[in-house]
Amino acid sequence: MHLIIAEKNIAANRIAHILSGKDKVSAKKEGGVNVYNFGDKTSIGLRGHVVEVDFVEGYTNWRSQERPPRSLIDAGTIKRPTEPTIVKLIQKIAKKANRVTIATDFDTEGELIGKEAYELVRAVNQKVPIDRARFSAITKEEINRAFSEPTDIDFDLAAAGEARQVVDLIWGASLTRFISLAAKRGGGNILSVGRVQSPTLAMIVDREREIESFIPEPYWEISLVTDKDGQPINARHAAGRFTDKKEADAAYAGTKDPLIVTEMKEGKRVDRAPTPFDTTQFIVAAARIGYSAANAMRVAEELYMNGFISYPRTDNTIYPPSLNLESILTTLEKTQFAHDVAWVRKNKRSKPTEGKKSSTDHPPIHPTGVATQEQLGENWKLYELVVRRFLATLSPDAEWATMRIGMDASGQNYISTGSRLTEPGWRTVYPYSEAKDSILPVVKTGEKLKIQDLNLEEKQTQPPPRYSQSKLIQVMEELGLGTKSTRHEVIQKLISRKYIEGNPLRPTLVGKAVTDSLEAHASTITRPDMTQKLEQAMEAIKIKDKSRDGVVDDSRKMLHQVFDELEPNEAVIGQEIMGQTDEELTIGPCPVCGKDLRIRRKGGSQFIGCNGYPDCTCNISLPGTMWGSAVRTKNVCEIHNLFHVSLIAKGARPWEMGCPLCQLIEQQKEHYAKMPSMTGELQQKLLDAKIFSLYDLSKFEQGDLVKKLGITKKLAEIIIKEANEVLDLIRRRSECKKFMKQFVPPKRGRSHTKVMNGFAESGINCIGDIATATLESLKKTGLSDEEAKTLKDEAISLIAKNHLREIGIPAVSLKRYQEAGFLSPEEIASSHPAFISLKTGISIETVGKHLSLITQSLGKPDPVKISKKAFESGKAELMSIPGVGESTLEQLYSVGIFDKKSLIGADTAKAATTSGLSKDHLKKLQVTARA
DNA sequence: GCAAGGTC
Repeated sequence: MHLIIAEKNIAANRIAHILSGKDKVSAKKEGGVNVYNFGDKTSIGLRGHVVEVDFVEGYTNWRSQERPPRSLIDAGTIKRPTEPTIVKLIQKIAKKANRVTIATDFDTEGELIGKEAYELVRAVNQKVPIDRARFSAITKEEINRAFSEPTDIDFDLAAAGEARQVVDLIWGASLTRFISLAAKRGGGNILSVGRVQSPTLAMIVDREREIESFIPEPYWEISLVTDKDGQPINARHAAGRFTDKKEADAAYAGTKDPLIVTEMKEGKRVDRAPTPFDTTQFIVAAARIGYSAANAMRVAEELYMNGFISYPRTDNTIYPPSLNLESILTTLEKTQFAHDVAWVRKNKRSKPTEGKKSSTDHPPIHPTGVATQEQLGENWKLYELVVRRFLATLSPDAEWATMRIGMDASGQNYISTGSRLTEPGWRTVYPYSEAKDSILPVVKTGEKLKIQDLNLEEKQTQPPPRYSQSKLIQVMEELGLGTKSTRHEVIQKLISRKYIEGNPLRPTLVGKAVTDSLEAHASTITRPDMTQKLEQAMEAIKIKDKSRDGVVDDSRKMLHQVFDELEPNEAVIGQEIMGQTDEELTIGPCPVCGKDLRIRRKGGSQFIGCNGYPDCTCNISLPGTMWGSAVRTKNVCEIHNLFHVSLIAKGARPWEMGCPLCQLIEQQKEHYAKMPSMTGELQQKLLDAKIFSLYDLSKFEQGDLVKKLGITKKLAEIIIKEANEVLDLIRRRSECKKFMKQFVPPKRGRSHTKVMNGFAESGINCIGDIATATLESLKKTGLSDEEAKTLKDEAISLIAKNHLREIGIPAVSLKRYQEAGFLSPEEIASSHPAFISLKTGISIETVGKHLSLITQSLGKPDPVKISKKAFESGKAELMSIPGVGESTLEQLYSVGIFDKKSLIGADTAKAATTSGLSKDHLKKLQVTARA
């Protein structure tokens, strides 16, 4: 059997169909992985890297004394499967193979992925020959050629990739840990550092610094308007920008009629047709029609997976000769672009346009399948973009007729330029940029015109613009940062780390602080040249000029030097970062004492507290961090002069909360409404006195409140009492909701909050209320019969348990009672101590103690007391009766028969009804006992 | 809990 291993499932599938020719391909799924069989061949796809480089065991604790961040530099590394199902399946099939062909992508990373597969195969099959197929596109020609002339894996090429993996891991992990620990950041708030992300962040920070330090300078521009037979001509002064006001004024004053035409030049300008799409140019074009980089790539992936466009991750801007452009046109004839295709066929340029980069892995992005607008929905826009771009690359250049008029106004020179599209060319099929004509009338040299209007405008120089996502991706590509597949992900990562935000992108305080610290103490990692040097080293490995281990060792030495600088400065770095980022958590002046309010986090909870604590207890609660971590936004509340707050969670849109104090006040209104004595006037008085919450109010002493609000003693007393009652109600409801959540799963239209509100309407406010509520009232809120019953039963059991605990039954015993089925105090009190002791395994004396506690609390008569001695001897007596074993003993205990005497005295008729023993059986036992 | 690189 011949095993073919491709980089991804979709490639394995297409390769199988091409190689099978007329044979049928049978597709099977094994553990969720597709396997394609045809003839004696099996084709299977990886999922990119199926193993990952990581440190050997023992380095997981970031705070380990023996293994500080620096120790990662020399830590051993291993390859660990990240896709165990695929790994196992490949190995299972490889055992039976008599030939293996690695058919991963034709680039460095593809070679490494291929080598990983090679190692997986070798681990289970030492003999099977393994070869390598190299192809630049999955087309019939390319695949057949690649498989008819197989080569070997290029281990040097793969080694270059491995060097990159290890270097990235040790630099990234050690520096990430060091900086995070220095700034005391943990959990979801770590400060990451990496060869690609850190220089990218630094670019954004540098740009921001340029903008911050930019000093605008004034300049002046002069323009005039004239006309020829009513057709306007707009002209500007030939000197362009005047930086000197006096010169500008003089030129303005000197501009006088007559205006004489000194030059009239007509020309032609070629407007080149665009080049084929690589990933970057695709993202740029998608950004123009409103897509973020990540969104554009997500849609492209979807279009690719469904066969509408070719592989979207490519650096290639030159169509390879093996790509049949003619047949793509034929395909597109079946779409609504038939008209455009016909135009292209008629006007086709001799050779398609070419960009500067060609690569071996994939062709430029082009359409591969027929789609309709209805079929694709929103995604249609990007499919259309790819189709139109493809058509444009086969279309002729556009042409413009240009015109330039030079004029003289008493010694001042003016210029007017115009243009007109004469040959629309590619613009016919690619209408994404506007082609605007500015048409000038025809004039002759020496002709005299009249100045209609003259303007002197003062302007200011502008700072450089912030980066848009697509601009940043272009610059990253120029600097060699990241790859076609990862650039947009790097930007997303910087956003999710809260290093950058907004559109266009700007750094946060954290982003700036981390960049500053790294630039000061570990500048290597913030510079794009680290990537360039690494790439040079990789090139050397590819041609055997250097070894993989040599390159990694050199890199280790450099990283040690970086730590020599970092470690002595750890405290300073921590201070710098924490000091700068403090500001980000500061919300504004405390309305009570005027000191700063800050967002504070503790475990899973967060709140806004006052820097004046404990003197000032002003405090605003926030939703838990599971809803997102709280950060301040740019907006400021006009009433309270506080920054707005928003909650940021992974993979969700930020939750804008607005001004936290406004929120708090709004919330309290709802609570105040539950207080019978609360009035609007009183609420205003509370606000004026800076008492913002029910909680604050409840904590007041009566006398203090009288002074603060200027109300009567009586009223103060009443509202403090009411505040406490409402608080208590809120507490009970929250406890009740928490309880209900355990047993009632949320459903569409039945959130826990909604159920709880429904309960409140029926007067169910605590767990005890659930225990006594009717099933009907529970079901009113959308609970099923079963859910209502479970909830009620659980509530009853919990109440009983709490009751027992209050009575004084220790937790250990309580558990035993519950396990034995004694759920409530009543159930225990109504059972015989011998029976309880037997069922629970609690000693008879302890049961006696518990029973007296219970009966006392229930106001029942004291229970029967049995000493340990009496219990033991009674048991011996009963067990000596022939036919009495453990189970009969239990039945006897259940009706209070625990020794010979109580057996003989028992009322057999009564005992038979509850013990499960027959009257005859009991009578027989009595007879034996008497004897 | 960390990187960057594949792919989903």
